[in-house]
Amino acid sequence: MRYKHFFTKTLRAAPKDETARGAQYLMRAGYVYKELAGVYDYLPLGLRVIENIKQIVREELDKIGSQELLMSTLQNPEPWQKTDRWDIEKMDIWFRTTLAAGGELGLAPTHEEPLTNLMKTYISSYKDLPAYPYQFQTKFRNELRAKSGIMRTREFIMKDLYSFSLDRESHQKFYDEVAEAYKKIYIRLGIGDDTYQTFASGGVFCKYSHEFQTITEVGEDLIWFNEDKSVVLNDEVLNDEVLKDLGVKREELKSAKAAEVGNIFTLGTKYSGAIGLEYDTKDGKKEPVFMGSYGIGVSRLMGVIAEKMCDDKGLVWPEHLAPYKYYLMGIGDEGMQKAEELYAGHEETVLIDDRAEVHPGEKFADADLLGMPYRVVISENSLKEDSVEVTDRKTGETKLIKTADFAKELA
RNA sequence: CGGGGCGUAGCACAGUUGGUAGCGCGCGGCGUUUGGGACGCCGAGGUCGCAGGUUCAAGUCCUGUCGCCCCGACCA
Repeated sequence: MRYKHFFTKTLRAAPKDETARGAQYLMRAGYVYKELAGVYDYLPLGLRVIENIKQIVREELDKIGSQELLMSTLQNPEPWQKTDRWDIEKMDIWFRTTLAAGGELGLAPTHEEPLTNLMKTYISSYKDLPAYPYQFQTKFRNELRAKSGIMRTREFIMKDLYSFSLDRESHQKFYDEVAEAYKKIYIRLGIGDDTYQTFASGGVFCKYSHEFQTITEVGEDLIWFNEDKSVVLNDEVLNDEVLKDLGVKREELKSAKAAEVGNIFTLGTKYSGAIGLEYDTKDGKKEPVFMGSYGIGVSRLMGVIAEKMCDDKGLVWPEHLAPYKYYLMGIGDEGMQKAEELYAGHEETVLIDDRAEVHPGEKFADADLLGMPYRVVISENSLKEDSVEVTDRKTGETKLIKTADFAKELA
């Protein structure tokens, strides 16, 4: 990509709307644009990060037999009425809209109801189970208060996976597989060390659900953990019964602020029962399908990662999430020309700063702000050594690499 | 939804007792510059969130409304 082709530009001053450092950088660097409180646009750079996150999630979910689909945003009230979640008293985060011909529709806050309803067409026998559909979809939640930049928004991109199983046992097996897949995802996203599977409040069919919480100062949640972090729980379930259950004492727990980056939930037959999703067993009986749901907030993850990884100069993307791997710049006519030669054919991985009139200092500042993993500088100095200068954005370490070797690395 | 703060140029801000709106960054032009956000000169850009009201006169005072930020509550 050529810097000159960006229609976005970096801003020196952070928009006053944002207080979280990561969110300020995302806006200053042109990754996102704010439309309203809790409503953001993903600009080309931000979209590439989003797509990179999605791809990692997609790969891990496909490995455990899940299948991607894309459901509608406009939702029919009918299945929601059957589960008693259409009522604004019961679900206060609904956005509603009306049909020109009259009648009301909802804007998807989640998809248990429509998907359960949809599955009635495809599941009628034990032979049809299990099914594990998932999607990356835009959700709408009318939060009373949006906050923390893109961490808590009214419109957001979510990966939601749903499981349809024969019974509790087969459900539990898949549930555990999802938990393992999530752990791999967070490791690949670069936040594995600070992300914990926590005990959270359950529901009708299960004592606990699990959340995945990433420790960060800008998190909205409080988590508690024991010495070796083998037991981690949410503040909401910190009570005597739970402590006894998990075999830990309150005094030995420490707390930290964290952001929820995923959750997995046993739904049981709550929705299938209400909506009438049943299957025929081998011996001809009717049984409700046993369900689970599993979410990952993709756009929130970008916010969490931006926040966790940034420093006082700007964003610091892990290699697999960065919009581009290299920020390439030449100094002086000769350096710029050499940079162009190296750039040719590597438009997907290299961002070349081809602005001739901009001083190197400004390019360095922009390179730091944008946060590509490696900054590559070609100058008179490096050319003397027949090398390029590669600086690791994270560590700040710089080394000279022979130009020919770097060309090979690119290829 | 309770409490607090705030809407003035693309961004960040100033604007005194009410008297025809300003600085910085960014943007356009010319020139000088090019290893950590350069410099000089010239220039463009605003119905002061919106709607009423008070007044000879409103960015400034009053009422309403929309929006934004923070704390709290809320978040299967």
